[in-house]
This record gives sequence, structure tokens and C-alpha cells, in this order.
Amino acid sequence: MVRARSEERRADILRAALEVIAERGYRGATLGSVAERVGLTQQGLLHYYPTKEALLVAVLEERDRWDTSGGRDREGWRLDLLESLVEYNAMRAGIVQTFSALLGESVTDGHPAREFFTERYAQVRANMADVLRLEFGERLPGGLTPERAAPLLTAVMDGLQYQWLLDPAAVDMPGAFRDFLRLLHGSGGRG
Amino acid sequence: MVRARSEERRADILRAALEVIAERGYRGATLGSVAERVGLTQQGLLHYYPTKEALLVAVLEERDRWDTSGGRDREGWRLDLLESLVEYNAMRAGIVQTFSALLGESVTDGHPAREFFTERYAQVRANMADVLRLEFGERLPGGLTPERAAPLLTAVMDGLQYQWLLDPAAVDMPGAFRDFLRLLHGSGGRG
DNA sequence: CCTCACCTACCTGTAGATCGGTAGGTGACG
DNA sequence: CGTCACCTACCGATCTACAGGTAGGTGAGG
Repeated sequence: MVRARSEERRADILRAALEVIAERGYRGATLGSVAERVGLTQQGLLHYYPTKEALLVAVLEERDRWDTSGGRDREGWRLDLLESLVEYNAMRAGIVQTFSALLGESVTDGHPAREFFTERYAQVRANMADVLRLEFGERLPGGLTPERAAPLLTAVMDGLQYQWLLDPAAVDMPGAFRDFLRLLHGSGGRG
Repeated sequence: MVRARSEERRADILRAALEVIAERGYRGATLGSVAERVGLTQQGLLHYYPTKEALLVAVLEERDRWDTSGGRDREGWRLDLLESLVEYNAMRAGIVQTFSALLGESVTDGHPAREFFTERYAQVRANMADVLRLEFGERLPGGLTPERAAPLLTAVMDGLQYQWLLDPAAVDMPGAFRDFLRLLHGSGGRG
């Protein structure tokens, strides 16, 4: 089973790449350091992924596969599943850090992950709108529509991640996210 | 007026550094490209800022000066001033991009801007809490306190910036921010 | 004439990538 | 069943390109 061995290697490499990118970002990551983690030389790594960018693409594709296999765009999430996702993320700083670092880099000119994130966020917003519609129908507090609230929901998740990564002790990410959901439910009204 | 000339140069360099960091992030930025933009050689630049990190520090310090001169922590903002800030940012993609890129990088291990952002966000949250307290008193919709809502307000601003930078046409940043404020005001209730 | 503002020349390190190999396996065929 | 062609999975050496930083100037102005 040469094939299987090869696939396993590739998976190992992707895992290592995830780690290294989390630690140093894509630009700061080196092929050598990824290779070292899998017990290969840089040249050995290039046998599997011919360029650094190809490796990044593979990482992003795996992310996509992971997201969608979680059921994200098959039949969509529900709000309480989003809550669980945030809780899950709070235990997986590594992955969060990888993609937060990549998102940050991706806004720079000509970054290889830029297109990926642009498309991804369009999709995520559409998804969030569905989730919100499922939960609230057409009308949300503040006179918002699901489409108008979707970018906010997305923004809160991302923004909280940065604050949490910078200072995990100072920010209760899942708690804050629940707070936001409470805000959406409009429960309690005012003072 | 040699002094003045020198200060002017430094200001030019900082401006150029802002630009280059926006385009390529800190790690991707090179001293040479910053220098070129001011009409200097790389070594000429090093005359003013002896290391790359010193240049970054200067950039961050200038940001701090800019923020605080705007009145941020002197006597604090009010919510409607935050709204104007977001509108202002929407016309200054360059600066937003610079600091979004830096924020993203800063979550990676040992990044020179990490401490800056960590402290900064603690301060920003405290500030936001003040703003919210001024506007709402102790009780916000959803039973939130100003302290609990502050990370959310912060997260929304940052998160929207990323979405907007990735696809300005798809996200109306100031509009979305106003939506969030409406949510905070709890106006409209449900249905 | 001395100091500030720069430049030329240069060093060292490192990154991504290419080239040319080698060792081990696999499959076809006489 | 053996051997020859060929493939996979690598490694060592090496190339090219910068990058950041140092050392030692030069020239203009005060």
C-alpha cells in the first residue's frame, strides 16, 4: 500500500503546516520548518507539494473540507450549533490561530489566500443569514433583516477570536458570543 | 532648520512604512521598499530607525498618539463619535489595512507587535465599556453590562473591517456598524 | 571643522527552488 | 523466474534572490 503511505505523509505534512503557520503565519513559515516536523528535508517536502503556495492551497482546501463536512453548507447550522462551534474553538487555539493569522495576512496585496477568504466570507455570510432566518424569520431586533445581521454575526465571531488569542484570560470567548446571541434575541429589553 | 528637516523625514518614513505594511504586512515588508518610497537607500533609512523593529515600534507609537489625540482616552468617545470613526475608516482603507494586517500577524508567536495589541485591546475594551455606560447606564438589552458588551462592540468593529477589506463592495461597513448600534439600543424589539 | 545626513561596499544568513542522484519497489515479458 | 524498464520517495549540493545589518566613507551647512 504505497498509495496509503503517501496519503498519510500528506496528511502529516498538512498538520505540520497548520502548526507552523499558526506560529509564524504563512509568510513567516518556512518549508524547512514544516519538513523538519514531519521528519523530512525541505526537498522531500517539495516532492509532495511542489511549491510553498501549493502547500498553502492544500491547507485551505482541507479547511474547506472540514467546514463543509461539519455540515456547514449542506443543510446549514443552527444558532445553538454555532455556539458549540465557538466553544469548540475555544479549546483549539492552534487552529483558530492558524486561520486568524491567515485572515490577517490575506488582506495584504496579492496574498495567495485572499481570493479564498473573499469567497469564503461571502459564503459564510449567506450561511449566517440562513441560520438567522431559521431562528428569527424575517425580522430581528432593531429592525434588522437576516441579511443585515449576518455580517455582524460573522464579525463578532472573528473579532472575538483575535481578542481571545491576544489575551485568553481577559476574554471569555464563548460567554461573549452567548451575550451577542442574547442581544439578537432582544431578551430583557432595556434597563 | 536641520532638526525640522529630520523630523519631516521621519514622518515621511513612517507614512511610507504604513503603506508598505498595508501592502505586505510587517514580515513581508522590507526596509528597502520603505526606503525607496521616501527616496532613500535602505541604509539611509537605517540612519533614522536603526532596526526594522524600531521602525515598527515607531509606527505603533504613532498610532497610539493618533488615537489618543483624537480624544480616545482623554475624556472618552461617545457612541456617535464611534460611528463617525467607522465612517472615517471606510474612507481610509490604507490605514485600516495596515492595522488589520498587523493585528493578524500579532497573534503569531513572538511577534513584536503582540504586546502592543494585547495591551491596546485591554484599554480599548475598558474605553468601550465607558462609552457604553455613558450611553446606557448599567443595563443594556439582553441583560448585558457595559463590561460584557464592550468586547462585542470591539469585535464587531474589527470583524467588519476584515470583511470590508476583503470585499468592499459586499459589505457596507458603516451601515453594518449602525445596525449593531441599533441592536444595542434594542429599538424595535421583535417581530 | 565638525557633525548630521546620507551613500557605497560589503557581509551573513536564509528562503524557495532546481538538479541530479539513489534506494527500494512494481510490473511486463521472455 | 529473472531481468529490464520504470516509478515512487526521498536526499545532498547548489543556485538565485534578497533581507537585515555593519563599516567606513563623503559632502554640505552651520
